Amino acid sequence: MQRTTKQRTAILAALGRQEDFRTAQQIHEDLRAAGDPVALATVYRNLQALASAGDVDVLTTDDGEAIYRQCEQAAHHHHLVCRECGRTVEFQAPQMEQWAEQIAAEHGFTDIDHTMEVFGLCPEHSAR
Amino acid sequence: MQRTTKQRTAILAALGRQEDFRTAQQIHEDLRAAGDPVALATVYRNLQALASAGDVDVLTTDDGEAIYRQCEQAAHHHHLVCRECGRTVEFQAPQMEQWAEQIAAEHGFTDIDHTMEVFGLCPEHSAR
DNA sequence: ATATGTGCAAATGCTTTGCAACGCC
DNA sequence: GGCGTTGCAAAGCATTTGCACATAT
Repeated sequence: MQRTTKQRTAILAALGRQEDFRTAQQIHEDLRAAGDPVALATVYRNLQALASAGDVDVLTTDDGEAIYRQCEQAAHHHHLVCRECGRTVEFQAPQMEQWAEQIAAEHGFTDIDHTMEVFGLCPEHSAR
Repeated sequence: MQRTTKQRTAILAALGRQEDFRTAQQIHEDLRAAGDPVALATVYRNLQALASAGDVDVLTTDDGEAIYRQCEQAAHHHHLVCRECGRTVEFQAPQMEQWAEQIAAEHGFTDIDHTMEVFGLCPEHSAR
């Protein structure tokens, strides 16, 4: 029950040729530029589906915008994102996971989940 | 140039009598309930001011809503939030900060900033 | 055939802004 | 009195939804 439509294919292709995190609207624009226009609503619907299927990573920027990117790693991981160009490096942080777990336990919290993202300026966009 | 108006005072009072993170709209509602109605726009404007002055913490939920809370600690810190009732514990993670810094440096990123929040169920809302 | 997916436009929901009235300093 | 502040209503934006039409299986 997940059909292979040309729009879905186009969206996956667009994600594939992009290394960085992009907003739904940017992806919509990318598609238009690539000559495969897809309705914005469709982009949103598919991105949502892909995200809940775990096929793409979703992050929420500080101003509440969702940004999407094709996963590189299947395992749980974090991101180091350039706040200027969106360039991204994925990394893992086993020690940290463990540590979060511990702090939570200390306070009697269970069923833990956490987020950790690092934003900065990549070499090419470093100030001065 | 930051005047002491009754609305600003009321907002601070509302924040003071709340332990958990609240959305701007909830705060607006709290004020109305407390008999000190303040225009929603004013709530937003003040919350913004307080946040950039570092007097309140702002978090962005996954669905892109901003939630506010009076700071307990002046220093940089993180939150352990109950996803059921909003109950919050603040904690620091010096080792982690340091570690994030290091990872960023390894990839040539500068001007680092990071987010880390832990969500879970507090003792009172632990499943079964 | 038929359940799904798509496009379009209207509807949401949070947040921001323009502007005239208002009230600290 | 002057300038930051407020209220209100309108504007903005990203995202969602209703619905008729198209389409993969």
